[in-house]
Amino acid sequence: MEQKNRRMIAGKGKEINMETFAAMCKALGHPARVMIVAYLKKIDRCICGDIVALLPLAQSTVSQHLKCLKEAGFVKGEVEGLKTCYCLDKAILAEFSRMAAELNMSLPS
Amino acid sequence: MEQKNRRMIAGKGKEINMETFAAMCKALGHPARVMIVAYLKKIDRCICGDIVALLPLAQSTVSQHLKCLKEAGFVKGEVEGLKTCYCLDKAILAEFSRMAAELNMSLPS
DNA sequence: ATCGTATATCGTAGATTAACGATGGAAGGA
DNA sequence: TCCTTCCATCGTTAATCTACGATATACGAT
Repeated sequence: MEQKNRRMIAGKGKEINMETFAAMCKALGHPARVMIVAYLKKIDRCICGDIVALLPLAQSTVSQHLKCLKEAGFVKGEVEGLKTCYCLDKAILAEFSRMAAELNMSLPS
Repeated sequence: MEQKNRRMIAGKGKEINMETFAAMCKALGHPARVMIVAYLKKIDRCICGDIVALLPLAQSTVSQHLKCLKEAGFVKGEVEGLKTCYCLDKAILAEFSRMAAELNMSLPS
């Protein structure tokens, strides 16, 4: 995957960068991370401890998953004193959704 | 991730099973596999060798990626004599797109 | 029957991921 | 100041992934 992955898929509107899309997919490629995104979608924002309580995983593991989602751009975390408040980056999630739709669109018949 | 990952995200229409969605994302979580799906989208169907020619990867590696996509349901391969003809499963791709949209939808303001 | 072609599968090495407990730092409260 | 709490990070282990070459299988052609 050297040069070729720079390519785009021609689509109706914008195009999708496959590297970027694959990286986003990879970030969502674990049930715990999908759960976190879905949870944040539902409650808008929460502290890390809430997610630790939600999932049957150790705090350090949850923190690791959050880092992964942060690196992919899906979530943002801001420190508020002792706690860290997480929320979704709606633009990135929308972009992901758009890319997924793009990949699906205009399939022959 | 024992019991809790059975949960669904309530949405407008259907719901999304997080395990399933995560598995689909995982399958698309590599640039080569996104390339394969995009390529199949464009040309509808092709033999394995075409994909090997497309990507800078060994034939065995490509075969492995195809297997991964097959297991996730994205592609179907049917043996035609000596060659194997691959095509997308449009229903699965549509389902993936729908789930991605679901995850994005109804975010508070 | 033998040969060549197209794929799949095996075996393997190295990289990455997922999980945990332990540790550390920063903030808040006593 | 000294705890305590919240979270990130470190170190580690086991598992999974990615890539390859080698091999196996299956078919078509000669």
